[in-house]
Amino acid sequence: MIPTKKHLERYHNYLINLPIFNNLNKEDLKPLFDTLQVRQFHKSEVVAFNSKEHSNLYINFDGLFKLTKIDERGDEIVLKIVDRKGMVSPMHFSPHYNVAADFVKNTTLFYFPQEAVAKAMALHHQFSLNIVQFLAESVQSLMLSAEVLQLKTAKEKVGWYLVHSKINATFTLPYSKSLTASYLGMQPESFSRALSELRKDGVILDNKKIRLDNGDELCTYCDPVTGSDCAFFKTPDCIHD
Amino acid sequence: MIPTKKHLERYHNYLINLPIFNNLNKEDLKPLFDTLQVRQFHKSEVVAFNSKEHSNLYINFDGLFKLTKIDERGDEIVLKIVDRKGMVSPMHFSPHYNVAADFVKNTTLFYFPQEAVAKAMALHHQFSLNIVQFLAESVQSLMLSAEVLQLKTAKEKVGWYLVHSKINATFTLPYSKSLTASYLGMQPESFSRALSELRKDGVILDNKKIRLDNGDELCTYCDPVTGSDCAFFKTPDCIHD
DNA sequence: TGTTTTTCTTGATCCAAATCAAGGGTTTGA
DNA sequence: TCAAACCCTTGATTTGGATCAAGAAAAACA
Repeated sequence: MIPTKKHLERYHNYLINLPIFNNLNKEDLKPLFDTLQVRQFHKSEVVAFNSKEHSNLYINFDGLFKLTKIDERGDEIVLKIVDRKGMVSPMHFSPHYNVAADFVKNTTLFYFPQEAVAKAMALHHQFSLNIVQFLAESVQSLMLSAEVLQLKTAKEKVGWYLVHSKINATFTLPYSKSLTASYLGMQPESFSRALSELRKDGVILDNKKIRLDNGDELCTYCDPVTGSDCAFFKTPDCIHD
Repeated sequence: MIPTKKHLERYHNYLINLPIFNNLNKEDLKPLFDTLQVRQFHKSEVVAFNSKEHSNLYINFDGLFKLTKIDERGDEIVLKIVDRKGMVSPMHFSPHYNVAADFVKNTTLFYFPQEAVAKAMALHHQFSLNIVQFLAESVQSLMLSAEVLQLKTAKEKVGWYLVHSKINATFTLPYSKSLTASYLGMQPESFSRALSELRKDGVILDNKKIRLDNGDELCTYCDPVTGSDCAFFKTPDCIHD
């Protein structure tokens, strides 16, 4: 899809505000933005997202997809859920690593080819720093998931996910229950059972809205990285001191 | 510990050959190398490796340690095993993320403070690229572990780990069985039972040396990223086409 | 060299979550 | 507006790996 001039102007204004372009201005980014590509994917579409054919930097403009890996048996793990403004960079993957992008909704992706990204990095040190920042956050969040997936029980996983949503997204479960379950490496049945355990403790999920009897029921499930975005972080009410 | 001049010369020659300093020369790196610090840790020592007190870039000169996360119950996950020439960069962690370095052997670490690394990145684009490369590989390897840990059975995990060792390290299990087990997110007992299953299939582990009846017994457990370093990769004998 | 300490193996038992199964809700779209 | 498709819940059953326990083997050490 070739974007029209009018669209382009709008897209550039949108892009400039993304964290990956922090502390860079429009003039600096002009050459990079000129290489912008747009592509649409539709719901339930599954695309191999390897670095061979997709050595790009993708930005989710609109829609929702998950980055997954499926094994011979058909079991899948969700490596990342990519929401609006989310990024994926197959350009940084090994040429032999095969992941799939599994589109949950109709989705519009922006992308820049690897060479254009490399050129922008060479010209603007700040952009290199932003890329480093992006990768460091990816490492961090993969380490955090490893921890959650391996050490926590079903109930703790769901509790942890809800604190996440409580703090970041105004008390709403952002995705469907089964998508969330698969992100947490569990079956929808187990997710459902964990929720009904939490319900006994005063955590009610009412049509994706989280409702709490007292307000602190989820604090037990919080971790310090997530917690640092919480209004009560390091106050006497918070478990993290 | 303050390194002597004679040592320094030797250390610099050692450092220059590490992947993180690829395509950089001694003159370029002089200012960074001048900030080199050395620190010794002894066996069984456990040190918090957060970005608050350890906002550095560490290089394992000699010894062995694991980067772990321990929860309230005392259960631990191994995020990374850091062997000689291995690197860890708490400078890239969130200030609220707490991991521990758990020293398996007496270990000597080199490190550079964050500011010195930042300065070197600003001065030498190639060094920024190397840091990006390092982080990209960390992301990749965390994604691969997530896959292995979540999707594979105990037997498959051990099989996978042995292929790894077969291909990279001349048919030897590099670490003790229990360290390997914890890296694979399983108990030593399960590791042992998985090994005896594999033994039935012709995979014998004789004093950490891997011996195979036919030679291809482990190919079932191989993945394409690991496989790309195998001599038989993409030949008719290889399962990856 | 023999003794102590640590690591590894094997067996018995247990448990959390997966799987299987079926009914109830909710969304989609003809 | 109603049926089909999909998602969610609840119950019964299974199961892979954890845990507990105790002995065997190997490594460390004096």
